[in-house]
Amino acid sequence: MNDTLQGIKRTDYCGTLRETDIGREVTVCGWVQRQRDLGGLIFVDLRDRTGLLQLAFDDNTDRAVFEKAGELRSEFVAAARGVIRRRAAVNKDIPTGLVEVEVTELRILSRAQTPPFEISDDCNAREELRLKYRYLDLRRPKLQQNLMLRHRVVKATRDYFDSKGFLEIETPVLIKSTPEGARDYLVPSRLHHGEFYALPQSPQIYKQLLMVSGYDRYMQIARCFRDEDLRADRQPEFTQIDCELSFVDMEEILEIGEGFVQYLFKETLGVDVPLPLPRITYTDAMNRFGSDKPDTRFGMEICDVSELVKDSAFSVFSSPIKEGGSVRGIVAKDAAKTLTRKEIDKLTEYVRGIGAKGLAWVRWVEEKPACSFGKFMAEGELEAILSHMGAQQGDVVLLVADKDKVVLPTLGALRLEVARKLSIIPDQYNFLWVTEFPFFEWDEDANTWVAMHHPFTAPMDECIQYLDSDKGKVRAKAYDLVLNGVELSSGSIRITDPTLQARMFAALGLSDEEAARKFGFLTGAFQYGAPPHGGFGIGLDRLVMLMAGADSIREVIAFPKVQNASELMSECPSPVDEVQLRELGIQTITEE
RNA sequence: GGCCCGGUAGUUCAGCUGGUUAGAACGCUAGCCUGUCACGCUAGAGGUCGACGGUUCGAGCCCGUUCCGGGUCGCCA
Repeated sequence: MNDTLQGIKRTDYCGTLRETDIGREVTVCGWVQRQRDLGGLIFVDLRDRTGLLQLAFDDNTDRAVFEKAGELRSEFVAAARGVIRRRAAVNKDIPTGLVEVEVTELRILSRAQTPPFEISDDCNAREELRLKYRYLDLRRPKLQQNLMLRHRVVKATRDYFDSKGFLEIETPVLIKSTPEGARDYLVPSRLHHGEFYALPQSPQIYKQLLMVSGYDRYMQIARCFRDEDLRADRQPEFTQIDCELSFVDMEEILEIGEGFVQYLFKETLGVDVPLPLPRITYTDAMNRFGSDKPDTRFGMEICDVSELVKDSAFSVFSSPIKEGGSVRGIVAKDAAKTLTRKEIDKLTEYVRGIGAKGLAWVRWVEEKPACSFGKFMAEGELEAILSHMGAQQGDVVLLVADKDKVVLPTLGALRLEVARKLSIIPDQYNFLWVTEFPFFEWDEDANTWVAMHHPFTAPMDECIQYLDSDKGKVRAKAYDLVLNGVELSSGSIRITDPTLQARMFAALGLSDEEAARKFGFLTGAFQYGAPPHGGFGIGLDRLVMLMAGADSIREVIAFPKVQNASELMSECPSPVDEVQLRELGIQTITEE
């Protein structure tokens, strides 16, 4: 039979007690981290979300209390009353290490089975096991700190947007399915058999309608859902810091966005983020970093050597250039020692895995550089390449030749891979706006232009003339916020002109009838006076992940899902009763 | 859907060229122990080697299938 809390009340959290509390009578509650029974002397480390506190039982302790302390095991829940005193031997490793509780009363509130893994940050049990027992995993100090940080981030977010005049307004979670872009999660309707709600991929349309309704500045900490495959930084349900503003241009939106990250980082981490944040156009980002979300914490920028090798006898270089492609590369400074032949072979495999045909390399160790393509080079050709790229003895040069659509992303990925191998990425926060995204993207498989953004994104004014004639030239009033190579936020100025919106739908291959059926309520709303507006959504989970220094988004989400979108603890998704299905008008589907 | 990695005691791992009774550390249980804090000492318990099938005189190890987990590409307007 467990004890109760009858007659006692917690006075303090374990991890908060200090030297200044010596002499105070306190009552603390928590979980037994460890019990050390020395025979005539028992020590217990009691843990709550604030930290550890040592309870001491000795020959001054009441015998019954002492006996009870002997029963304590890991993860028992206990309450202890007693007086804070100075320890005989100090533990410098914990903040409460100078003091302990001389226990006069002990309650065992709950006994625990031996947990399947030790509740400790050192514990390196498989994540699969930790997720099955997530409620135990969440007791670990690291995860508790992550979730407490997440709370502070959410609080600071609301404070910031409130101070800027934003209203927090909830939008529906059961909405109309508009299956452009990501797959929707669908919810069957009981009252309308054969019809479905969708869970929102974002509150996009509703927040735009709020602008039409005059709410002017809206924000929401919004849960979003996408039925797509998971990644280390992607969950099927995730949280966005969503906002939208009226009567503003892009400049003002970026100001709000960067003001937010500055306030947030100062408030929660004490980190100064200098403003304005750097900006880079999409085109520059691709050419210099091979990515639309560049990690600018290190250099190793991409260098174009096409001009030098366009007439080379080495057709691996010259042929792609003749077909409109290029030869570009990166220089890994002082990498010749780390990047051995074997390592370079691994990198070659790596780039083949992401679509490149191969890797041409120069490894400059001796005075004369070792080179994978040296024998194909004419007199002075290799020297010209090295000099153009600024390579020196001790460096490794990696080159890719292909269509730009292959060369740039390959080098972008390679640049990150090499930087990781060389450990040259400093521990800091590099924010960056990426602007002037292309509006359309050529889809080779479908042989057509497809939108890179949702269809309400406005084109840049000077590009509207190309909407029908030269789609590749059209750029969008869209901007991404990037932190350390991670896309944190995406936003744009929206179309409010019904005529332009109609042209956009047409350009995207949507018939008038289709557009009306899917988005009629939005375009209809724009007929009744729509203010110019725009906004953005920031991925809260990714943001907290980066702030916490976590490797995976799962470390900052209380109950995350695994790669196949199931949850190991509750084992959802799961089958449901025939009765439930019948009510929804759904027949059991058996595959094959 | 493709590719790569992993699954052996409660946990983390080792396990040779296929060879007798599958090991270690931590944890757990019991006993001893008055200043520990990764307490110490002694003893003990603990295994469907993810599952199924095959090869073999013999499989943790080789082969096939499959399940589970991770990473990544596709996908994520």
